[in-house]
Amino acid sequence: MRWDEIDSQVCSVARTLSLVGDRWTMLILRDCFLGVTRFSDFQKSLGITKHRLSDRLTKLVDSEILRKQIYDTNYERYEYKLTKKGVELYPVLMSLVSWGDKWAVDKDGAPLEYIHQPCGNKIKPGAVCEHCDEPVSAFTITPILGPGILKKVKRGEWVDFDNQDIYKSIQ
Amino acid sequence: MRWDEIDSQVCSVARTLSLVGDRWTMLILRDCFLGVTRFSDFQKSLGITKHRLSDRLTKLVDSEILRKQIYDTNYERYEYKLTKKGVELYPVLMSLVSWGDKWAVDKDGAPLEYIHQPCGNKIKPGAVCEHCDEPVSAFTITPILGPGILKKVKRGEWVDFDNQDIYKSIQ
DNA sequence: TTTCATGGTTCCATTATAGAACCTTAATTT
DNA sequence: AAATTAAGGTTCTATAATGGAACCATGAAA
Repeated sequence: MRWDEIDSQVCSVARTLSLVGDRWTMLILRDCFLGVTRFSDFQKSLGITKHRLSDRLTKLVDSEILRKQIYDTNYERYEYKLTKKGVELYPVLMSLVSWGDKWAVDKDGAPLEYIHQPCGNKIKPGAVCEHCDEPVSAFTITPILGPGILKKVKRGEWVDFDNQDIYKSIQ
Repeated sequence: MRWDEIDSQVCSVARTLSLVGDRWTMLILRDCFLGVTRFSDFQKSLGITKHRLSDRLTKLVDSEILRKQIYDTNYERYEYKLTKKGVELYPVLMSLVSWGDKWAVDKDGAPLEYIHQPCGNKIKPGAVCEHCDEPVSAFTITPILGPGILKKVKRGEWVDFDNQDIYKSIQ
């Protein structure tokens, strides 16, 4: 069986992976959840080739996980933004983060930490807030720089975590 | 940047994906959580070529997500079993299932449904049990056949969901 | 007038994958 | 005893995916 036939399996894992399970796609979505919207910013952040990035963004738009929105009518320049379908991939990313924070970190610890806005406490990504027991969602979490990244990069080097507009215009 | 360099990123998503983010690996792990342990059973279930399967299993053993355990000393035949590190990928799979059940099902509905053992109710995968509010884990969930699969295959066709030994010998 | 930034596309070499054939060991069938 | 089968692979080759570099179009800025 070829990879492009796996969505024929009667399995939600297979069907989901047929959309987001190839190389780069989940990393592009990670950037989306951190507020990245523009072609060149994805490229700088990911180190992906332009060709790959163009292909992946087009596929994500085709599968309605992202949508392409013009932001400068003079230039015909586009932003790529999460749809509702895309935003709901947040638990997938958070579960990857959670596992990676435990099993794939170096000695410096987790790169990012996550604040549960309703109660203001750090959470274990992908789980229930340990302080108020509310289930977490993309809308109520703010990522902040953690020890694993603060030892290596300057704050705000490529992403502005104060950006609260990411989820404003979900469609 | 090549794909095999992404684990150099200071990002738990990237580091996790460098281990489980390529084609087939998550589907192999899906089968592990459904009780599959043997080479030929993975192959039948997945439709993957032997070469790929061999390569992926070896990598999963190298990264200590699976371990190889001899089950017949005459033949030198192995079973591949989840380690603790591997079992903890359960939330990743469940979040993929959860998204796929909503956004990538056909008209028949979800292929599998999940029973939260402590309370006996169906759960929304990856979240908190809606009935008793306990967070879910691999150890307390039993998958059962759902409407999306019952219309297409005969019960027990390739996997025996009564198998409760999957997590018995985690190391 | 030339250079720069954005957001790509084209081309080619390298790498990964699919599919088939083959291999090894021991057991089973004829 | 000889041939066949099963498990668990490896080897080979054609095709597909990817990485890296070069190129292109548009409008803005120097």
